[in-house]
Amino acid sequence: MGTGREEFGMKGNAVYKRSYNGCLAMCGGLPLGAEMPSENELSQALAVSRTTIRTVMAGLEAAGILRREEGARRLARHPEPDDAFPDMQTVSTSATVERRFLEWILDGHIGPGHLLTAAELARQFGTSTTIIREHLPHFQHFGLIERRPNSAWLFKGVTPAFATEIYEVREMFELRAARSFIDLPEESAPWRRMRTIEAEHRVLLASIDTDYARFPDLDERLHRTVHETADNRFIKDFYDIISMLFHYNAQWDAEDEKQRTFTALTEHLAYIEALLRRDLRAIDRACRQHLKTARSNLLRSIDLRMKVSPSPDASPA
Amino acid sequence: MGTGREEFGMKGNAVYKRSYNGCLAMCGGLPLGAEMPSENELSQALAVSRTTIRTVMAGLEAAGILRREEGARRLARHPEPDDAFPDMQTVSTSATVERRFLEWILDGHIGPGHLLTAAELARQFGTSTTIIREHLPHFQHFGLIERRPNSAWLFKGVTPAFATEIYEVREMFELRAARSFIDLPEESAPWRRMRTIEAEHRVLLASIDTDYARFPDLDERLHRTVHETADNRFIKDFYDIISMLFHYNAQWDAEDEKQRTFTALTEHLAYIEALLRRDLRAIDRACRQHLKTARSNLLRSIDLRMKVSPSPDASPA
DNA sequence: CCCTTGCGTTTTATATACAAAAAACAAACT
DNA sequence: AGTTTGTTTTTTGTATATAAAACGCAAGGG
Repeated sequence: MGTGREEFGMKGNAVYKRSYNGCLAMCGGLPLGAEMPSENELSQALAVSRTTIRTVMAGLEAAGILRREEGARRLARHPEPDDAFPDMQTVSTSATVERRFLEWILDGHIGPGHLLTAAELARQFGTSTTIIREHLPHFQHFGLIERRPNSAWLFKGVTPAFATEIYEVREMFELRAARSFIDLPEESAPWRRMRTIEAEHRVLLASIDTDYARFPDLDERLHRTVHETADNRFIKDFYDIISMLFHYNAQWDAEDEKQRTFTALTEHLAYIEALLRRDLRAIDRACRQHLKTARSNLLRSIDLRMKVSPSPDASPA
Repeated sequence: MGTGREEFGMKGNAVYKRSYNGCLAMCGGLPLGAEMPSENELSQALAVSRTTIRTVMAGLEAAGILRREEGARRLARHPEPDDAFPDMQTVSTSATVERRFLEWILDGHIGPGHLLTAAELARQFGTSTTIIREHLPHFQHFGLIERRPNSAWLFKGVTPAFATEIYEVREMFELRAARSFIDLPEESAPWRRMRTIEAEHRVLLASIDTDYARFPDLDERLHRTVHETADNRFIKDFYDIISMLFHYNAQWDAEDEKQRTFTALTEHLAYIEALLRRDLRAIDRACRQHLKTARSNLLRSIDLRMKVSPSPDASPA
């Protein structure tokens, strides 16, 4: 990883490093001496500005991976694994803090009723209060904390009540979305996607012993496909909360994963079949059944957590 | 308004000024020479810290309204109207910007597809980018804007689609909440409140010609009473969006207000009666009917706006 | 002992500073 | 006319500075 340009700075340069690694990967597939794509093409491919691409190009030249020849850039040597920046450095401070904060919360390090101060969190996570203050409203949106004006934030806790409330809304939304799904024509994009997802479910079911770790991604795609068809920004937005919660909860609650995956796959298939048959009654039944299972899994994992780390404090409001 | 302490500063001192005015109002009801309540009592009454109260006391002493006598503070003269700070200065920068931003949006000054940059907004509203960056995620939660990472924000517009989507969710939530309302005992707080609200409806209906402006507050209380009983943080949170939207929309759309108020009052009464009768069928009917009317009012006012100010630009995404 | 005030410390609200990244502009090349 | 690269300007992400406000301890008084 040799650019010699990691001075210090206030903004961090995760975008640069991510793009650098991206270009590096592109170089890997090119023969020696091949010409690089234009700056415009690269910026489009990596979804960053041309400014960043130019900085990356300069870095790659400095590292001896590219060389300039009459304006064009050519591959001078193939990149080594060592040329890339460590993955950790390719995510912004903000994203890192969000992840760490959620992990910390879901790990049960603090109990319901705990007061969070921005200043302390900033110290704890080694960033400025700016970043913390940017994220707290986000977690409020998740229903995890509550603001006291001019003062600290109240942590409401990942409690059974939280699970119940989130699932109450989730069920309303998913049922509503499912109903709009059956109104779409068979040849619409969501229907095509759903048939693919069904096939993937069968494949995964066959190789469940080895591949059950691939389930979360499939789960997300199924439910998102359903939610998308509701074509309602508030419903989609809410699914982002669900999605986040599951992502982090899954990492925590690894017990029994294979068995739970099997159950979920089975329930999903019933749900999908009902959807594709446009059988409203069966959809309702399958959907409710699946969400009920999912909710008890979440509740069980919350219970477990409360037993493992018995809330360090419990000062009421 | 004489404290001589309005230097400049980075935080603004709206809390101080609001508390100062609050104490002033308290002084108004006291006889000359009466002793002020303790600092603790005052801080409780005004919901600010004792620190602020002490600063206010100092200000009042400097203004000659209070005088110290062996530790105690006594009323030296009655306050004049002129002693108070102007209301405008008693709200924080943040709240001011939020209000102005929403008014600007709802006034239709920009059209769907417009790109908002934090820097420009800061200039426009005469604040720092910090405040703007704090509020944009809030409006994203409202479904009004969408973030492009590392770049500007996309204004999605107060469009018919917005109204439709928000009402789709509102209906789901309100019906759900109404159903949980009938499960409560007659002597529960919400039921008592509901009976009061019913009475107020009848009073307002009788004096509608002069008092129709008092309807919005009543409307808010009715719907919030229903929503509260759902006991679900996500449902409550969503009603905050509705509430905000109505607050600002009402100011814009003054046409026909009396007629619309009459319709709403009538529909409300049908709804309330159905609730108090625990008649599920009738609740459903009345609730849907009312929300349907409300939605068409919103849609009409959106249409009007789009005609009046024909979106200055319409660059697609 | 509980409540009061006085006072020092910490935290919040807001503005500003500055490197990284994006956007806009311009010249050169097809 | 449409791309490509070079250059300048603007905006974003993050840290920091500072007054206002909140918090918490200590001493005095009923």
